[in-house]
Amino acid sequence: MSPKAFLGEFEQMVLLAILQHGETAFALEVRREIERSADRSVSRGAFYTTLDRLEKKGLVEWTEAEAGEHRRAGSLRCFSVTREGIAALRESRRAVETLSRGLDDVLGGVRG
Amino acid sequence: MSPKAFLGEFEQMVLLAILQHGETAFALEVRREIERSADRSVSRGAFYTTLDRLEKKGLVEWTEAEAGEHRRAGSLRCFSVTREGIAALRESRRAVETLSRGLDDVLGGVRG
DNA sequence: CCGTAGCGTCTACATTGTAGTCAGACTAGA
DNA sequence: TCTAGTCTGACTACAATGTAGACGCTACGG
Repeated sequence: MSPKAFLGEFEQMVLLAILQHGETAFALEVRREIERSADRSVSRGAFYTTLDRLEKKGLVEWTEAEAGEHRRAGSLRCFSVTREGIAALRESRRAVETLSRGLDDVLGGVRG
Repeated sequence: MSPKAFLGEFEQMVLLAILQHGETAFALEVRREIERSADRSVSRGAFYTTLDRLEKKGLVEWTEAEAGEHRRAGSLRCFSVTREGIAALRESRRAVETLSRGLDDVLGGVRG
């Protein structure tokens, strides 16, 4: 699938955050992961809207958590990134990485 | 100044492309750099609009190339990224990198 | 001079990002 | 049980970013 459309910055972070939690992740865990890593607050609106769009594009999918798995009855969504989601993520990152090549000096060693 | 607003994907690429060309870069060189690296076409409209917004935010600045420097009279713009531009770039990248940590396996790295 | 080509500007519109508000479900206290 | 409080998820509206195309100007060739 040609992800002709690039992922937005935030979409990328959401995808990444879900992956951080392994196979699947509960919405709020994902939100917290982003807030922690990006060091900024994420409103519910921004978050769910993005998740919704990502699902519409087939990059993520979700199932409802069973009643027993959690304290909630049937309202928790368990997300996972699809193959296409991972592909899109890689595609987006590749472009940025290519352009960043050789700029570690300027960018001040963001990582080690 | 806290760049509380994230850089868009494309804005980030533009900034990176300018840096790739050293101190300054001509608009079209930048555009070509992006097309080459991201492997997609960039319309003039998308490009200049982004450059304009970046300038309005103080992340890039430019001067006109002197008549003698190039074959054009006074129409070539020479861009450079400001300190704030670099800071914004680092800030944006940091969040994504933090979220990407440990996912090289899944993302398959930049497999050559 | 006219036609062509390259560079930069402008306007309009699609997509993505953000905030705020509303509703349903569980918990606690009386 | 009823009422209040909190948490999760959905919806709506709006701002910011991404994209395309048209337009005008300057240089070049006929």
